Amino acid sequence: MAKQSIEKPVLPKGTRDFGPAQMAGRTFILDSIRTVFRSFGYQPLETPSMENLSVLTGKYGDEGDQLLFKILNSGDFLSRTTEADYQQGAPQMLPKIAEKGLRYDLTVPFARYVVMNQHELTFPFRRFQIQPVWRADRPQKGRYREFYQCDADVVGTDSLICEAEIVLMIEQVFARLGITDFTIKINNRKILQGVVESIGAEGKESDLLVAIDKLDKIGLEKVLDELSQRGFSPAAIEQLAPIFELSGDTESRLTAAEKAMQHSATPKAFGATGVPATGVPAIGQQGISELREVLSLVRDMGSAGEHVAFDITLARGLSYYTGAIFEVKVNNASLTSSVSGGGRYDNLTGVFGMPGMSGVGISFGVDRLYDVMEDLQLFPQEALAATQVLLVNFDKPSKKHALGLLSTLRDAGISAEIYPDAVKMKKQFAYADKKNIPYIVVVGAEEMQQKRYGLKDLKSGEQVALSIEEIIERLK
RNA sequence: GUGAUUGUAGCUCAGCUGGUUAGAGCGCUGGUUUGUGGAUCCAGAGGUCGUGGGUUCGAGCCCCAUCAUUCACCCCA
Repeated sequence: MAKQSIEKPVLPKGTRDFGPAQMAGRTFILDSIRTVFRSFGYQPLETPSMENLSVLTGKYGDEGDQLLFKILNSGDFLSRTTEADYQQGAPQMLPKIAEKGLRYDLTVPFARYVVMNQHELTFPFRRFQIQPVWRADRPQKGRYREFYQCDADVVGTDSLICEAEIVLMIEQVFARLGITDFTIKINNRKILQGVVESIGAEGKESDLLVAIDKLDKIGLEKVLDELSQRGFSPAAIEQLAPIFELSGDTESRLTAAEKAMQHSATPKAFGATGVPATGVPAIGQQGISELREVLSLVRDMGSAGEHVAFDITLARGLSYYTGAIFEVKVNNASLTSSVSGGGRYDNLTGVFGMPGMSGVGISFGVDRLYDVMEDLQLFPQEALAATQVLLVNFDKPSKKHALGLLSTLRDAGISAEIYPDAVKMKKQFAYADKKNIPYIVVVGAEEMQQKRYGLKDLKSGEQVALSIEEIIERLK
């Protein structure tokens, strides 16, 4: 027999299978998030996995465009290309051989949906969306090429109540998941804008944002180094330093930020815009009062807001944010990257020809939440058990009898299964053990006669003889 | 895209400066006499050492290539 080369199956880089064990945990997380979203009045939406590349490109910056998965056109995709196209390389070729791409996030498809359905939708429009997204990134810890996002956005209002609700939703999701030690970092792009203006660095916002975003990672000095490398003047850097060293609680940080911007206000920075040289930059002030208002609304909604922390160094990459920005980190987990993030954008639908539609949204990363939950062992036992009770049988008559009980249990809404073969008890018990099944009902000759069955709690090892009605009562 | 890291049994790994039939733990299968599992004990199955070349009398170990992995940077959920 000729030796056949059997190729062993491998998953594409950065993708995973979710077996029953993982699915149990993921379902628990997704259900928690969905429940919270629903209770805040968000309605579900799903969009296609693929979008036209024209919808996707240019929305995530150059970096983002690189990370888009493109879908090759069907058929002879090279037929419409020429030798000249090939010579000019990828940018010239790409539009001719690929028209579609996999979605990169859920926000842009949402914006597309809103624009396409603007006449049918009732605003403010709240939707949530739980679907996978794809990025051609290099995978590493907590980073995958296919992962799920759980987004909730509301568009068509600029009320700060929405921001406050986001804080509440985050708190409630985490409460359901059992995560207690987390921080909701909050900032406002307007404050950052104010900082930029106060040091007279207009036009270099993105450089500043990228650099300060690393503050907690590489430290103040290295950030300042990087800033000077990026062409910020020594004077500007000197003015920046104190802003990044704010300390104390959120309110005192806010006050300090306000003051710092005031201090550093220079005539140079404001001469052109007509803002008084000595005043706090108007935009920065606006950001600060917005943030204060959000915090006050959070309290009005009955939350102490103890997890919320103002962090002026929070920048977030996505350039479409214009107001509040959020990021959530779990403090006692080994995974330090953020598990959730979001913010307000004033003009997301503008690129699709629908300007002035303000919105705010939040996104949970299920995959990272899963990693955190597992790390902290937060999955409740009952969430992981698929079956509640296993019927153990010995022989034909007992199996036959057990089948009736099985249906009775299932009709009562209790997930139950019977070990299909009449093998040794040891094996049946081991099966229940491995499958995390919490209860066993023993159906033997004696039990059948008495109509009282042995209900065994596998965790405690206790066993009691009960009627089927009593068993149902116990397990409900 | 840049810089590293690792690739030996289903899993986690050992294998000394290259030397005869490649090891351990866990897991798995079976048994410990047939109605009670999860850390008893006994036995067993399972690997062409990522792949392809090369050096050598001899390669899991050295060299080259290649693929894959993990991690960090960039960026991000």
